[in-house]
Amino acid sequence: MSVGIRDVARAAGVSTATVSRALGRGPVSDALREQVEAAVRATGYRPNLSARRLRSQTTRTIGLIVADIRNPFFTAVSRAVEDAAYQAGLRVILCNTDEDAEREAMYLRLMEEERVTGVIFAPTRATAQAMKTGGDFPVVLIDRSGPPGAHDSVVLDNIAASAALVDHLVAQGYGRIGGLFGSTSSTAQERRAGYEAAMARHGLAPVAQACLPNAAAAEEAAARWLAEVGRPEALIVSNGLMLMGAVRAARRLALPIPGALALAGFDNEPWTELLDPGLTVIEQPVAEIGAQAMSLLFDRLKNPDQPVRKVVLSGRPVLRGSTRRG
Amino acid sequence: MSVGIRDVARAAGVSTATVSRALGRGPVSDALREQVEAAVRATGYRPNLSARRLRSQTTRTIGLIVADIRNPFFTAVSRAVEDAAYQAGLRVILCNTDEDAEREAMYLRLMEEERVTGVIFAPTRATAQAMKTGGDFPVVLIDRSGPPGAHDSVVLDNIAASAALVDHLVAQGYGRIGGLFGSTSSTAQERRAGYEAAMARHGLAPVAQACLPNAAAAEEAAARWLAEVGRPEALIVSNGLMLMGAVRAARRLALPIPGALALAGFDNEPWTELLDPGLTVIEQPVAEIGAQAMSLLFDRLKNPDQPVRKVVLSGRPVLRGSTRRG
DNA sequence: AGAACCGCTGAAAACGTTTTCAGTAGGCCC
DNA sequence: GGGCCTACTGAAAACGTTTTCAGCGGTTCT
Repeated sequence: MSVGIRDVARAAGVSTATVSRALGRGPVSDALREQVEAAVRATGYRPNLSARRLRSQTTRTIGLIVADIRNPFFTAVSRAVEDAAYQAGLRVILCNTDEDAEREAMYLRLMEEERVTGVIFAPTRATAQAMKTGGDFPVVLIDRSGPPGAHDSVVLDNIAASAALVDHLVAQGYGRIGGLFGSTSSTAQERRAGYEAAMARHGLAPVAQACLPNAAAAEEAAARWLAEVGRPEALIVSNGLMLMGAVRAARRLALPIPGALALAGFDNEPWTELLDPGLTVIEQPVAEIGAQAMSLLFDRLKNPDQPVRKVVLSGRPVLRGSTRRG
Repeated sequence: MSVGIRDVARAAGVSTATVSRALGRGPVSDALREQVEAAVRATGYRPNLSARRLRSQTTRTIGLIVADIRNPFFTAVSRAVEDAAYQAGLRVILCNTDEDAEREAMYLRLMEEERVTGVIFAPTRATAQAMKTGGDFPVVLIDRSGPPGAHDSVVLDNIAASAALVDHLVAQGYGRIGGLFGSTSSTAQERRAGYEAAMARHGLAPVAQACLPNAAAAEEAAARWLAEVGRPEALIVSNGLMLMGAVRAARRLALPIPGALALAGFDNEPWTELLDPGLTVIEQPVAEIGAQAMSLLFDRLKNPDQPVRKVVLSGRPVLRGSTRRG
């Protein structure tokens, strides 16, 4: 059998309480502490975290629930969250929902059963609206937000970001600017709203479409759209995966960028720079988003009753060749 | 306080043992099972997984330790592992080592403390060699392997894959073919060995360099190399991140691909197709790698004493413009 | 009819820690 | 010298489950 704290105690000639204190931060004389440490080394003792968590009623674990870790945006945010968490001595349970409300519910239930300290969550629109604040743990929303005042959140200033893209395209002389947005997140909706508002401000008619926020769906949608007669001369796309889909569609239809189609989107992924011409995008502060989320979570844990906070970060427009006047 | 199994038992008018059995797979009469289920719904009971794990001495949790989740190869493999794991009712703890032996050791210790059921691990060369088979859980190595017979593993046929790239380049008429490989993994080493063997077979002189397996390091190394007078006319690069670094370096030095430099690498990431010309790569069966790793782990758990297995998967050469005769 | 068994149930004993509670020993103050 | 701290220690309780063990009523076998 595995070696337990009793074995260490016996080996060190002390009680289990003393071993526990020596390993934790209890008051123990230096002499005994050293004996215990020696006994730990000798026995190869590893504390049982399940037992520890059960007794101490604190799991030091957070849940991180995102749509799909294969989306580089979430990957980058996750990495930032994990680094901050592990640095603070917290474990992370990572879950992929695939934008599916049922899986979201399942994972939220799992988080309750794990008695997690807190959860960082990028919910679909449906779940963000419906999520009861009931759980025993605080929830911080990332990338997407729900009804005002319900949960702490850290999001991009999507309205402004979309507007910046529209403004840029208009400045480059484009008029028939289309928008292709995701259908599942509040973020996509905000980006669409920002696009529509900016278009209206310029006296232009917005033409928006929505599809599932992945490359394949976006490619299909864009290909269909770009084959129409009154097709847009510029396209704004609401995330990195969809942007890739749009590029593929343009290739498929042999539409040179920006010659026949100007293209702009979100997420400054490395490949967007490597393409010729480079893709104009809004860069999201991914590391900052993750770090801020952890920070909000810590604050909430420290002070459960403080007012709900919403951190809004600005995207950075990265202007490249794909939006030059063709 | 939180509602426990005793509360459910009281609400249902049964003992805690019966509740436990009703929720698990014990023998319980239909009538009582329904009473219990009603009580669970009424009380909003959520079993405490820490307590359950402590008592049942089975965590239903696996560890997944990779170098960096931001590497799309690991992202894809992780996703496959997680899907298989969650489908089997197992949780996954994900850890990033950044190719650092110290963090590897730390996470392995963590896995012991979590009493995980098993671990899937992509170790650095140093750790793969030194890892004692001591842990109480089986370990399956992915992408990288250690000393023969020590651990189950699933890897690519790196020798053959590298050889395929060399053969292709030679067939295209290239002779001065350089190789840029990662410095930390057995995989990079194998790819280098395959490259050198194939070069020798063709009567060509291999010229290999090594650097940290990330984009920035590869860009620096490639840029320095490609600025030399006797620079290679073709380059084989050992993973997707480094391939991106190489592309950047070529751009920086204004070396057209494949005009002044042919380029081939590993990992068929979406962007490698989007570049003009597309990049020739070896596609790795990422989903299969993850699924096979879980499968090996399950088999090992079911039958701890079976002989060590090594699953070797073949890469698929994807020939694109970057290796056309310039 | 009694024995043996089956299907179900509850009381109580684990699981491996941390934490409470009650000491003990020594030092300090009066 | 007694009282009262301070600093440390051990016995035992607690955490919330699952699992063992024994018991029960009823059925089937001999």
